[in-house]
Amino acid sequence: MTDDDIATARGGLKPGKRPTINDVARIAGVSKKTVSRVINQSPFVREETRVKVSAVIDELGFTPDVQARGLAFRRSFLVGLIYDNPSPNYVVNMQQGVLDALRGSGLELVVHPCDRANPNLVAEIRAFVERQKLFGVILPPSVSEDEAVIAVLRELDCPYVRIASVSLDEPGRMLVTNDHLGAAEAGRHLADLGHRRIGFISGPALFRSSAQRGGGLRGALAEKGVALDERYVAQGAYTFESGVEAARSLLALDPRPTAIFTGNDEMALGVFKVARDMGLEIPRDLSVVGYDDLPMASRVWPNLTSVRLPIRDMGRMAAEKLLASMRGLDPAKLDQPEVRPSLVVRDSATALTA
Amino acid sequence: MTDDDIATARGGLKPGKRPTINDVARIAGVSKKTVSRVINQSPFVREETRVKVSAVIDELGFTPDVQARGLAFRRSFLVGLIYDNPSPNYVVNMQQGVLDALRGSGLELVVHPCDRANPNLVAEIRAFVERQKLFGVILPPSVSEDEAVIAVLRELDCPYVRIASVSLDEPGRMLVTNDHLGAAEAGRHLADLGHRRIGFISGPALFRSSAQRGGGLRGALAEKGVALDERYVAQGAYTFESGVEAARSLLALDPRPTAIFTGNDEMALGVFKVARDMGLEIPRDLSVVGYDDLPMASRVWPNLTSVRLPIRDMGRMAAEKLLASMRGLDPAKLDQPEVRPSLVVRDSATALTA
DNA sequence: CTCGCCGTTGACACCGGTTTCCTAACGCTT
DNA sequence: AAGCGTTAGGAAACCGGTGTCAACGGCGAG
Repeated sequence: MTDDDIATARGGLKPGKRPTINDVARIAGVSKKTVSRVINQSPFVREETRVKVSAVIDELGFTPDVQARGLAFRRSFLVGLIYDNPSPNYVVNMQQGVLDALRGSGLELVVHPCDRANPNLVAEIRAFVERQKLFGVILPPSVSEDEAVIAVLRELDCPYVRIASVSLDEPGRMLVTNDHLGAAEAGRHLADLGHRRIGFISGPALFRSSAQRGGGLRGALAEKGVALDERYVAQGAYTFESGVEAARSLLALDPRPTAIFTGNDEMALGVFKVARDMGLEIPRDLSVVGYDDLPMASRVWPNLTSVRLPIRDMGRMAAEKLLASMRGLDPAKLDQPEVRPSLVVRDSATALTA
Repeated sequence: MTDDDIATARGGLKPGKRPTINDVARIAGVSKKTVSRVINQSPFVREETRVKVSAVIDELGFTPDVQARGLAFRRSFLVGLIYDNPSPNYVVNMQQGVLDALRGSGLELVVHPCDRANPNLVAEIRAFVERQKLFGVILPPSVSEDEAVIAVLRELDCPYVRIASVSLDEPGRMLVTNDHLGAAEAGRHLADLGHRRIGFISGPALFRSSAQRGGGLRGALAEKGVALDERYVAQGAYTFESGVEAARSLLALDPRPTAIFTGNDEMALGVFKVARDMGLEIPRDLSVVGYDDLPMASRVWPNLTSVRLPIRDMGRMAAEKLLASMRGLDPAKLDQPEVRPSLVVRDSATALTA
């Protein structure tokens, strides 16, 4: 193969068109199947042939057509992020992490919000995954906890990684966050600060994390000899507005709680708002601890004490797991890293002043 | 066509497999081309035939394979959102809007962050668009202002909609936000409140919106007979951290500004932080006006006075424009809606106390 | 009655890859 | 030197759709 051959060959290509595998085959003087073998790194190609074909590929700037490849493979090169999390901040952080891991892999990310209250949820997700023949799917809570959705993914033979606060699947398909632990740390912190009337605004019942975080809090308080009064427990929906509403009801109680632990940061901001409206100063009159430690936790005033969940890292790890299963690793044999949250102490919770 | 025929035909399908156009054709007793015509709503199909084929499609639950269709059409059914905006909140809002418009259209959204400082930006975007044969692309600022990127999209014949603060293209390909207007409103507001030493933290130079917002502010102040002292102008990068840095330098001046207008909300929060650190109370000691009016603007304390930009709506409108160009409408003939920002007065800016 | 047109439809090639199956060539053994 | 297994590589079918173009039947016109 001389430069001349290539120049000649090049001249034979239509100008405005991308080179195809046929062009590569013709110019390299091999069959398209051999080119295909080179692309897919088949071991049944002589080194000499491989080099020759690779040179032509580089020279032509050939990249295989994803649609054609997908058609033959019966699989696309798209990763889906299917989420129902109501906190935009949570979603965007996770998405960034997934994109971090996907960069350079040749895979692209398709985002797909959904609603678990929708009776057609399963059908909708089936249509999405089946139509796009997704390479894989990443599921953050709470859609990660929907077994009907998982059943469809298994049926469609679509690899997935679930992110949840309890282990629900094979290690290779799970990313577990020990929410029990994180909430316990928050509970101990508040108890150690002297708080006895502690309020809790939980997430929606549909999220396992709600129960986990509630359980962690309760357990830690019990250890410290503090009982969580159920009147001080309100249910939110992981949104700012729901936090506002729950805080209103809790702070209307007499005596009102001296501290409130919220299921996520978004709701903690709701508590901030209500406290201000009522003329309560945080942390002097009310301590607040959030969960997630979103970037905004350290931007509001007072800086929010929160349980740090490395959401972006979690997105990255989940995507990496997916890539690992692409490389033929058995999901059952992969390890299941547990994400351990940790309390970040800032200014919104302080010792109870007698 | 009787139910029996269908039952028989059904039995002939492999159980685990999706029906293909061939199955539909065989069962309906027509050629696959005719089925294709029905799918694509070709007018050259007799009503009777159309009904018959449609019935079989419904019965079988047939949906065309996007990859095969894409291969033949030389176009996928994916819309790309290519962004370089450093504010996650901005991005997530816009993304939601785009998804609002795409819902039900059969199109999916592929998100693709990028970096304009990357020397390979153009090549990277070309590879992304060309490989995925994107149906269309939505470009928020500042990547929307990169003519080299646009040139590639034109060359690849990929429809796009640009979102920017100045008109740079045909009406059908632009969504313009009149940032000049919004900033002018903010400027008038501050001047009317009696402020004379007004600071401005601009966005990065790469964003046209930075100059637009700066110009709007300057113009409005001039009208009111107030000059914008250039020593009170600092450049930020639309990030919280850059806002902190710029605020530090501005508030270190003597005399310090009595009000600061920031190019976006994210940086306004940076000003909040520095003010607190310096013991300045907003709005008593310092008025602050932001831009974008992100949801968080009304969640922080004090509530941030900000120029409202309906980012989510803009995402939706941009996507709708893209869909319109799909329906064969000529981009040059479409109207070019101008998004008019408006000031939302809250608590962070107040009258100057003598 | 025949021609030509129009609205419909189908046969066949094609999009750009992969998979299946087969052959030729090579190196080794006996 | 013949026999045989192994390996590199090719021809053709296939993945599931769309484009091209010719053919078909029914109609009014000549």
